[in-house]
Amino acid sequence: MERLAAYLSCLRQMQEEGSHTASSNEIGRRVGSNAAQVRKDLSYLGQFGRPGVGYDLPALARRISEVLGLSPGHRVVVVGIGSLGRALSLYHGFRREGFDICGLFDDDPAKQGRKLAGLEILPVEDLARRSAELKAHMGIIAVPAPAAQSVAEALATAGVTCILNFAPIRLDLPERVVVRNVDLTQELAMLSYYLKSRRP
Amino acid sequence: MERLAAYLSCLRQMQEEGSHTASSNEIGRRVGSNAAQVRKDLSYLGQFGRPGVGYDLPALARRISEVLGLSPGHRVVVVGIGSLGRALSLYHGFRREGFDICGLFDDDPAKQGRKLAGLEILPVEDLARRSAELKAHMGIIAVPAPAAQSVAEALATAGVTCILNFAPIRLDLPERVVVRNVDLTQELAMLSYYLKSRRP
DNA sequence: GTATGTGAATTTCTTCACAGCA
DNA sequence: TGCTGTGAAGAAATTCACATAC
Repeated sequence: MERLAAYLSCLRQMQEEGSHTASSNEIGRRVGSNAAQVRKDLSYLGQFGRPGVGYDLPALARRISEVLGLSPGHRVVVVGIGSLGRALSLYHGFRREGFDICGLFDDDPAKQGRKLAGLEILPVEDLARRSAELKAHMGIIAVPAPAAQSVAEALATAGVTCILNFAPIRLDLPERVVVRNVDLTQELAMLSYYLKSRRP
Repeated sequence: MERLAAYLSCLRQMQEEGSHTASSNEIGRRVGSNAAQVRKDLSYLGQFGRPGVGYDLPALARRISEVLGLSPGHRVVVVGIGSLGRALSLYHGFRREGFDICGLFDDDPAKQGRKLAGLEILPVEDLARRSAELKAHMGIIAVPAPAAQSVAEALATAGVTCILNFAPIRLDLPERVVVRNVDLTQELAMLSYYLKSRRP
């Protein structure tokens, strides 16, 4: 499942390069996997490949988007407009995939009322109420670790069911809320493991 | 292996809360895993637990840091000082884990020469030369997708062996270079999958 | 009683290898 | 010939269950 998103961006790339079709071999090479893996993965989505030809890029991309639920209109709020929150709010990739960033929140009165990416920054005290009003389904947490849990709870209260959490802390939430953690320090830590193993 | 970094930040958190010891059960609960998994993982690192008592937090944390190669002094350059690169350069978590951000690069002449986090932003044309001079081992790529491959190659030339790549594109590099991709759109895409499966 | 460390059992994931189609 | 789709084989990861230690 983790690989589907990778396939999708790979297919998009190939389409931009002008291809209409791709073999499992080619896709595997590009995403750093192998042909058998790709075929097995894609076979679960239905039959999009033609023997001797390959996979139909547009059809397959559509199908993966569908499986991932990437229809436009997912409403997302961003909490914590520090430098990371700011970067995320301005990030174009989100909009391109149909994510609609519809609310920004921060606890700093100096930021509240200011505009970013066409949206006014709202006080975090109003998070639960306002994000419910905004009908947000997803939330991005970019606040410091100590504030993250209470922000997450406010989001959950507001009916947000998916959270992308950049705070390096585990959120404790009701089961119906799905959380994905992106811990940048952990990413570097894992790289440093490879660094070590490469210099014996 | 992916989980070691998670254990580490969990252990740190517990230490800050004043504990000196933790059971596999407690750790598992906190990182969203189970006790057997934790014990199995930790058993590979040596024997840090005492039956009836639990694991010794400081000793175990030290051991995981060691295994991950988290000694202070990893020299990191950041390429692309857009809003994301800026956020990464300012991020304190990196320094706290001993990563030393020692060089910033951008292709925008308006940014070059300006200072950020105490460092002057250097022209990306000088990337290969300057990061070799800086003895950087790691690089963070936060440039737009079309520029990422050439930046990666310059880094590889300069002797960088680990790259954290935020550009939504697969980098094609010699095998000796390890790349970790962080694709924010993919993260949201996977959340959207759960969003879909939660609303049947 | 509580909790680790670990072989064995189980489950999950990946790769192989080949029939069948273009 | 080139390529997919897939059952079977193989590898890897996870969980169980229990002997052992505090």
